[in-house]
Amino acid sequence: MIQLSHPLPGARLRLVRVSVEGKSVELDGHPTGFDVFPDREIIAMHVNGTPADLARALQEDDELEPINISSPEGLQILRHSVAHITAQAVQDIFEAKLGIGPPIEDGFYYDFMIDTPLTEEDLRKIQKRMKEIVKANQRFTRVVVDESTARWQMKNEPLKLELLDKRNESLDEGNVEVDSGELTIYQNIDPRTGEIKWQDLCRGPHVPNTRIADKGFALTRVSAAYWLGNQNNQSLQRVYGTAWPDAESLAEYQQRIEEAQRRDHRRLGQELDLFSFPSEIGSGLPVFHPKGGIMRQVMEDYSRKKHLEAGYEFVYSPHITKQNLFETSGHLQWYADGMFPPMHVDAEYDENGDLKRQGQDYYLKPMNCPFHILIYKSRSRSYRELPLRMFEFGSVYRYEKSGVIHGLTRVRGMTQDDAHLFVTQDDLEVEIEKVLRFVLDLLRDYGLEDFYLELSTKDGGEKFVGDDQAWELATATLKRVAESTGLELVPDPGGAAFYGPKISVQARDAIGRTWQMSTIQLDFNLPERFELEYVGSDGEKHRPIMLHRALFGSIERFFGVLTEHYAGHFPPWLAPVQVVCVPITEDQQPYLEQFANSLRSAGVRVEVDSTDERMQKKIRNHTLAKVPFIVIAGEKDAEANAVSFRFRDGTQRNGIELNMAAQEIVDAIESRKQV
RNA sequence: GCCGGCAUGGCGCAACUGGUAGCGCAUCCGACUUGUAAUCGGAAGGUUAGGGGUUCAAGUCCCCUUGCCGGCUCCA
Repeated sequence: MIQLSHPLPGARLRLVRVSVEGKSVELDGHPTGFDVFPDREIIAMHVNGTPADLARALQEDDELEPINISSPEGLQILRHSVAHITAQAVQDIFEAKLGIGPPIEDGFYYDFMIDTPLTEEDLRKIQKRMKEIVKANQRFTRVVVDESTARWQMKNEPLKLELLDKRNESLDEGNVEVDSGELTIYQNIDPRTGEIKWQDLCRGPHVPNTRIADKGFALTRVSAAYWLGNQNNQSLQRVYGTAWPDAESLAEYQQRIEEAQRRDHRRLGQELDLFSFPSEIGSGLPVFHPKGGIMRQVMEDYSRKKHLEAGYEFVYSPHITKQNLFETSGHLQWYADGMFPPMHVDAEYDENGDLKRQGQDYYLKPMNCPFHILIYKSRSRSYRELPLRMFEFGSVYRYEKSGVIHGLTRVRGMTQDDAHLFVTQDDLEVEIEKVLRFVLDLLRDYGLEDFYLELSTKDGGEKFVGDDQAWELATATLKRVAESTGLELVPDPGGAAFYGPKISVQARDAIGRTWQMSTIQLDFNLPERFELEYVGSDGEKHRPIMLHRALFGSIERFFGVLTEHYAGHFPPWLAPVQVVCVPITEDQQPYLEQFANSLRSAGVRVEVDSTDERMQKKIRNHTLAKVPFIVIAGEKDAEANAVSFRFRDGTQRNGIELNMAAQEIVDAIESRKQV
C-alpha cells in the first residue's frame, strides 16, 4: 500500500481508498486525480472506466487509470481542449456564435456562425490570441448543470440551444457537446482572479489548464461547413487546427504534411510531364503525356497478362448507349444525377416544325456492367461455361459535382479495369476467394504491400433489393473469404450498395495513408433485371450471381496513388525512362550509343544525353526527372569496357563491365524491383 | 452543388494605395568540352483565363463565365 500524502501528526483523517492502475491506495482529505497523478504528462484519467478530469473528486473504491497526453485518448483530449481555446480566441476577436468543436485525426476543428468569412490573416490573429490564453494558464473547470441552467448560460448561443433541443429528441452517440447523461459546462477560469473567461457546453473531459497546450498547436486552415453536416442547413465557418504534446511532435507533423505535399500526384504529374488537365477539355478530364502514357501502357499490359493467366476473357464495349439500357439496369432511376445529361439524336421535323420522326436519347456510360450483361445474354449459357469472367478496360463518364473533382483521384472521365463474373451459387465462395487473392497478388506486384479489408453490409433500411436470406448468405460468404486471407477485416455496416454487399481492399502507401483500391461486389439486382439465365446440369434454367470487380478502381486513380506511393521514384519497370546514358565528354558518345542500342534491343527504355550541357548538369536533370539508372562513361570506363551507375539517391557504382551492367538493368526491370 | 480563396510567357514567381508588364528556369542561337546535382553570353516568348463594366487610365476596382485550390456535401 502506498501512502501518497503525509498528514500532519495527530490530525484526524478522512481516508479514501481507491485503486490506481490496479494497486490499492489510501488518500486523505478530499483527494482528486491530481493527488494520484502528479506527473504533468498525465492530463486526465479513467474513473471506473469513464474518462474524467484530473480535478474530479475521488470516491471510495474508485478504480483509476491515468490518461497520458501522448496516448490516442490523451491526444484527443488535448485537441478538444485546444479547440476550446480556439473558440475563446475567436469570440474574443469576432462576433461569432459557437457551433461544435471536436477532435479529429491529427487535430481538431471548431465551427462558428459568423457574418464575414474568416481569412488567413484572421487565422494569424486568432492564433496570436490563443497564445495569450495559453500563457494565462486558464483552468478548465467542469460544472454540472441542469437543463434550465444550461439554457440560461447558453442563451446567446443559438446553435448550442439547438443541440439542447436535439438532446431531447434523439442524440447521436459520440457527440462531444452533450450526451444523454448529465449536462456539463466547461468554464475557462483565470487562475489569479477566478474570473470566468469563457465557457462552452461540453461533455469533456479536458486538460487541467491551457498551459498544457504550450507550444504544440497551430491553426491550419479555414473553410466552410454545413451545420450538423447537412447541406440544407446554414453554412458555418470552420477553423481547423492541429495540436501535439510538444513542439517537436508538432514540427514532425508539419514535416509529414510537407512530405505529403511533395508527393502530391498533381504536382509530380506536372514536374515529371506525365499528365495534365487542359481546361479547354473540361473539368476532371485528364490527358496523359507520352511519359505518363508509356507508364499506363506498362501498367495495363501487365494487368492484361495477369488476367489472361487467371482465366479472364477480354471484351470491348462502346462509350455511349441508348437510354433504354440504363432504364433496364436501373441506373437512370438511381444515379441519373451522376450521369452526364443525354444527347438527343435522330429527331426529324417537317417544314411546319412538326415531329416527323421520334428521336431518342443516348447516354455516356457511367458503368460497364450492362454491356457485359448483354454479351452474356447474346446466347444461352450452360453451367459448363461458368464462371464466366469478362474483363475490359472500360472508359466511363460520371458527372461528378464540380466541387469534388480532385486530380486523378476524382475525375469525370476514367478507365476502369472492370470485370464481371457470372457464377453459380455453388461456385460463389470459391470464386470470390480466387478473385480476392488475384486482386491482392496483383496489387503487390505493383508495389503495394500493406492491406486491410472492409466488409460493407446492409444495415436495415429499405433501399435494398433481394431478399434477406440471400443477403445473409452472401454476407456470410464474403466474410468467410475475407477472414481466410488473414488480413485485418473492418466492418462497414450500412456501407453496402442497394444491390449487394461488398469487400473492399484498402492499401496503405509508403507514408501510411490509406486508399480504397479494389472492390468485390455482389449483385442480386442486375441478373434479376436482365433476367440472366443459365442451363444447369439438371436441364433447368437458373439465375447466375454476378460479381463486379474493379481492381485499381480506375487506372487514373491508381496511377495517382502509385505516383504518391513512390513519390515519383517509380521502380524501373514502371519508370517512363528507365536509363539515361551520360558521356563525360563527347568522345564517349558513340560508346554509350552502342551500349544504349544493346539495351534498347532488350526492350529497355533508354536515352543517351548528347546535349552540350556539362555532365554535372545532365546528372542533375536526370536525377530531378527521377530516372532510375543514370549510366555514366568517361575515358577510363570506355578503356575498361565498363560503365558507371548513378542512382536517384546519389549513390554510385563505378567500373561495371558492360554485359554485367546490361544484365543488371534488365533483371531489375523484369523482376519489377525497386532501385 | 455549397462556402471561401486563387488565375500574370511552357514552369515557378514579381509588379506599393489603379499610371505604358519584370525575374529565374525551360526554349532557340553562339562560345566552352569538363569524372558524378546548375558553364558563360545573346535572342525569342505575354491581348495578364475568357467576356462585360467603372475610369482620363485596369494585371490591379465591379459583374458574369470557365478552370484550379482548401473544406463541406457526395462518390453506383
